[in-house]
Amino acid sequence: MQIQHTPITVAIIEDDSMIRESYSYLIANSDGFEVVGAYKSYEEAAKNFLNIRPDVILLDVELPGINGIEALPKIKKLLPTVQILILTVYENNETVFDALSQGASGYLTKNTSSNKIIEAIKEVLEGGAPMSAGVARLVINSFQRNQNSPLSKRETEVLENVSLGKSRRRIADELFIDMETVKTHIKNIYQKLDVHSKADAIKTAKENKFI
Amino acid sequence: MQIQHTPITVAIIEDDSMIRESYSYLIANSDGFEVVGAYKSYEEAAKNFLNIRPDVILLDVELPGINGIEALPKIKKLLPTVQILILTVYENNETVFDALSQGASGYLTKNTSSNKIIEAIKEVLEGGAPMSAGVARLVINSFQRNQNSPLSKRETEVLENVSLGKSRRRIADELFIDMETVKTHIKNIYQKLDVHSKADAIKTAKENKFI
DNA sequence: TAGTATACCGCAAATTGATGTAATATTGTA
DNA sequence: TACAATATTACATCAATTTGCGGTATACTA
Repeated sequence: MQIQHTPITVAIIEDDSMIRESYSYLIANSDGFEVVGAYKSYEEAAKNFLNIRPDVILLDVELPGINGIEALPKIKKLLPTVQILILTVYENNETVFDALSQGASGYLTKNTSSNKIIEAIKEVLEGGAPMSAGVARLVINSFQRNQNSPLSKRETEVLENVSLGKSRRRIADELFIDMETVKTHIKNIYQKLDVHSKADAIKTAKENKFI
Repeated sequence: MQIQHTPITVAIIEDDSMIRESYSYLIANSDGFEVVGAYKSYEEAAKNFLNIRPDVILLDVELPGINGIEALPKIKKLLPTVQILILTVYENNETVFDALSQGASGYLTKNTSSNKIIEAIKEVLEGGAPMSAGVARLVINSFQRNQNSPLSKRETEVLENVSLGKSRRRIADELFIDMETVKTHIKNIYQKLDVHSKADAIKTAKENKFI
């Protein structure tokens, strides 16, 4: 790490004035940090972003006007290199994954302690991805496979290829087996999952994390 | 949080004796922790697991015999409730995602400081998912969508449905549009991505994180 | 011995990909 | 605010391919 010559500049978008001011105070009084803007909506922030160019933005999800998730891509377009940390009470699957897919680099819940917020800002600038414990678990769970899949290894492999849109002929070629064998595998997969089409097989398998 | 009446039991699987003993020492000397086993391979550990039943296992990836990733599902089968933390030098995409999909609850790199390891063990038992900064960024990056997709919102939606194996008719029904419109969207998607089949469209779109 | 992986046959129905045209809606920018 | 570029919607035709269902059967493996 190099010594920080210029302060880390932070902007805050949060509609609750109490919370907004409390974050401002916290960050402004931390060594090496500077608050360059605190806004109660995206619309208000957007007017000033191009002048202030913060390093990091703390972004709430619930906002008047367009919400934090929808604001994410717009902010990224204005300031492509800015690191955005979501700071919210929402900890449900959908909000978390929407935020991450729209370009958030971290996700903290509002019970996060002051010093952890400061740590998170540093971490995100060092290439990390700070997350609250519950969010991290959500994210990791999304990768976990069901260990009790009824599908055999080969069947799983075939179904994964089906879910990539490949035809039976193509799957056969890529796995170096006969197309008839692929047909048999698919037949058996359908039976095991109790479905009668590609789409339903993929749906069931994804819902149960078989693929 | 409740007061911890019984110590947290930890097992270690790590082939390097220096590292293994250093972790043992660290954990054994932390308040509220007990090391109930330290092994240099999965095979050795498996013989004792059913007797010792640890709460948490620290697992290395590079091991003699079967490696840590392959050991994961076997451990989970023996001890379904154990929390497994990967502790390794590997920080590449494949190893991380394999570990997570096979059931690891956390992933730390070996430069993790002593007190962070202790923190991580506590965190994983509280339902968190401790990750090193670089790993967290890898994981989060895997969710990020490309903000410069050539596909329109509707086209993206259609292609996502195609990648779920749905037929054009079904997509049309679910999006409340005519099947002919779906055909047009697909035609335009193929043109934009310069492909000529479902499979190639999905491949290109996934590689570029358009879907 | 049950399950897995492989392969073959036949058939009707459905899907796909290519190539056109074109009206209306929305959006970004000048 | 008006204009141009996209986006979204819809229709028509066609041959080739794919899909799902019904069987059967052999060799390997845990």
